[in-house]
Amino acid sequence: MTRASLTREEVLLAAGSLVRRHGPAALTMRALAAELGTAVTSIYWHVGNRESLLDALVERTVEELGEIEPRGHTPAARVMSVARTLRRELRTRPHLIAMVHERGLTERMFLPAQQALVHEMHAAGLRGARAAQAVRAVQFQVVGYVLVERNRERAPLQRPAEEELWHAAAAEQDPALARALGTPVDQDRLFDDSVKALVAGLLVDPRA
Amino acid sequence: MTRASLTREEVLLAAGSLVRRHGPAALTMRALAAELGTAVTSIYWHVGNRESLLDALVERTVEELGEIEPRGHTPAARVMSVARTLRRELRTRPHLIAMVHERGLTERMFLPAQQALVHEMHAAGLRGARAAQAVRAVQFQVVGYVLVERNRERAPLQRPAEEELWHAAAAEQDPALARALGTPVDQDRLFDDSVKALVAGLLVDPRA
DNA sequence: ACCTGAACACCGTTCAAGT
DNA sequence: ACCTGAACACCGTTCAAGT
Repeated sequence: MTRASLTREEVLLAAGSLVRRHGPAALTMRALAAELGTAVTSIYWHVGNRESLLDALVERTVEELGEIEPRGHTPAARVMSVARTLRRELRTRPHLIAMVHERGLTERMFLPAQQALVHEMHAAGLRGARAAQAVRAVQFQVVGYVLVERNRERAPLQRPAEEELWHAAAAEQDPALARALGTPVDQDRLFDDSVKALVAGLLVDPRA
Repeated sequence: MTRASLTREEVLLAAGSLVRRHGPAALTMRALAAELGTAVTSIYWHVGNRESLLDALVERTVEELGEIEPRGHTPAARVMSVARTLRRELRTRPHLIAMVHERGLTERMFLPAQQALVHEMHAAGLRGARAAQAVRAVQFQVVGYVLVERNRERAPLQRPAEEELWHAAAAEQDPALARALGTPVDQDRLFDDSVKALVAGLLVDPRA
């Protein structure tokens, strides 16, 4: 199996596939060369070095995070839909999220979403610094949630923690609370509830 | 300079100091051995290998995150104080936070705080599954915020993003909003505002 | 029980030499 | 313009040999 000639695009595709399948640690220059059927050093001609190869993958991911189309009849509902879309998009690229996070580019990735949020907060009647703060609060909330959630999913057993919590709750004499804390988190519902609560808190009339 | 004999404690202290000063990447077995004035292989006898050395450091950090003492006159105020304490504690150990996060132990680290939150939510009148959900919402919010915040601080210049946002806001004909979004985030205030908004949203009477 | 140096199998990267 | 293999300076880890 011969190749016409190696291209930068081929390198990026193979590297992206490797990362998506096995994570960034599996992306060694030697493994990538083997996958491409070339000498290790050829890769350097096309992408410089490993660091800038990863940069290029991250850049591509940021671009792929397409336009956001808010849906719903109220600003609060549309903010929810933006938040849900973001979360869904992020969850399909776990390794690449982590890489974007490591590189400190989370914010840039969220730019389209931020613009949608600006629009919705304005529609909800928020103005000036207060609207800006609300946009940022939702942004931090969603990004943070996805980071924590991913952390949870990778986490090893955390039984002792859950057990102890259970006891703390039992001490409050609230068996329903204790039971709820002993149950695994329903992450979809917790996400919805949290964002809804935050948005409700943000949209409260400050003169009320 | 001779030593009586190398101890596990010495190894952990030197390793912790290295990580605190220069991050986990700087913790190579050879560098650590040089710091300790021993052969590289001696370290293996005391801590097994690099992975379990890092595990031990993380474990120690989790333990150091001491008891939480909620302050304030209302449940909402005490939840805020728990959130602020957590954030402060986490911010003084940036590299170690990242390591705890990588290992998926964030939740275990938050156990004492969770117990305090259970108490406060109960005091605020929340019961059963709803109280559990509120505890978790605050936990996710605080952890997520600190992760995002740390990401922001490590981030390179993100000027293009800020500029574009500024324009999006200008399109809404709200110069004050545009100005606010062009200004760097006041992270202390955003944290307070976000947690306050979330707690307000969570404590709203559902029958209202 | 504790420490050692040599050796192994991996890395990313450079570079002179090829076509 | 593009590709190559050899070589370099790093890794973490194993192990037989010392005391």
